[in-house]
Amino acid sequence: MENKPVKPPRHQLDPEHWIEAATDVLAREGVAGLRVEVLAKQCGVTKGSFYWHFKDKQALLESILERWKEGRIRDIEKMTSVPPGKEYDQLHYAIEVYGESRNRKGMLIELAVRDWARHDPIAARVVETVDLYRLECTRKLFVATGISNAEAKSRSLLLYACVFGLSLMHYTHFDDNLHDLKKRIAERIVSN
Amino acid sequence: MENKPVKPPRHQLDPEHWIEAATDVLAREGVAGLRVEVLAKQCGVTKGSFYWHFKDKQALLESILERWKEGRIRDIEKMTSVPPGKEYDQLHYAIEVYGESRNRKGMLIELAVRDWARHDPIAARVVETVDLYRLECTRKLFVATGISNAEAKSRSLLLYACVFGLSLMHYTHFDDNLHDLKKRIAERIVSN
DNA sequence: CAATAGCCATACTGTTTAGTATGGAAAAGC
DNA sequence: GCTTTTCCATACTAAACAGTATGGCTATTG
Repeated sequence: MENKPVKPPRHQLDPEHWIEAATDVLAREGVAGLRVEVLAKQCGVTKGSFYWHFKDKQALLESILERWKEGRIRDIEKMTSVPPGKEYDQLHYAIEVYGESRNRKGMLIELAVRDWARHDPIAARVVETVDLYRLECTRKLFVATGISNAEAKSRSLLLYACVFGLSLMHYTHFDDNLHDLKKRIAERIVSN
Repeated sequence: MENKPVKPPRHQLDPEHWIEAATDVLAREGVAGLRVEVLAKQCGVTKGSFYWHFKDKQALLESILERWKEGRIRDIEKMTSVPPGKEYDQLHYAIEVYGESRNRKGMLIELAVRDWARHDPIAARVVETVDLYRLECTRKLFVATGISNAEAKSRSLLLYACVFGLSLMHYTHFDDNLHDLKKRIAERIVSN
């Protein structure tokens, strides 16, 4: 009766596959949603596969962090390497990109990792590395626009604090013209 | 051998007691740390007591949110009711108070609730109520300092976004004079 | 003092989790 | 073709968790 010509496809997974799937779950449910059996089901396998590729759950978690860190550093390097004279525009562009509409998933991962970092020293260490790198790259952009170094540091920190803070808040009903609202904020952060 | 003159103190708990203890755990471990049996142990009782005072875990969670909401609204009312002419100073004071050193626990609860709100519509609703109330109260302060309404809205949102964003970042090694750094940021947010 | 109501402990059930042990299928190497 | 390696499924264990049922202790009320 039952013909099974299409054999239930034997999935071949590598660690990268698991890390990718785990990062998806991290974005949706936070670090608490990272459960081995749930991940396995999402990958279409069982946890027997997981424990072949990873020593334990902790190994996966650390891989996720390492992968995230490298991605963020590559991203900020691309974001802040800009031809002279374009620094001002690039700062505005950076604020816009982080401004959720696009890159929603990236921000959810960002928030999940930062929440994670509040209860895990390894995650905290990764976040600090990424933060310092970003702050430094953006500081240089501000310096290139012609403001003092001390003020550039201040603006760089203000920029990221505002971007992450906005993604934490529920303000969509605070104004009926959110576009102008955000524009004013960006001006305040970037302009002289 | 064993003398027990001090009878193992029979704890008499009311719901407020549970909510208070739960809020402590929320600050330390986030919403994922809120487990009935763990809370009971911390209160020196068993979960038999818990299920006497609360229908289920969800009832406790909602009580925590309600209590937090009311506390935040009372707080912001006190924070923004200020004699005319003192608005500018009060804005600086508000930024300072949120700036962690003191009130560390309050900020941890704030962050835990906002993380909670990302996965729970009830928490999200509470956060939105608190946010809109705060934004509105602070907008009035800015208006009283003599800036336009549109700009006041922008500054109000910038203020809270920055405050929450800073508490999310790891920037203590970005500068050796964090006090001046924060001072510059506060100036940028409040000044004309 | 006896009876009742308020409050909590104990002992369960069922579910979900991390992790292990083992065997089996598929692919690669010889 | 046969063996070995690679990769995954199945079947466990033990612990943590939410929730229920029930009985017992305590303080109050009559």
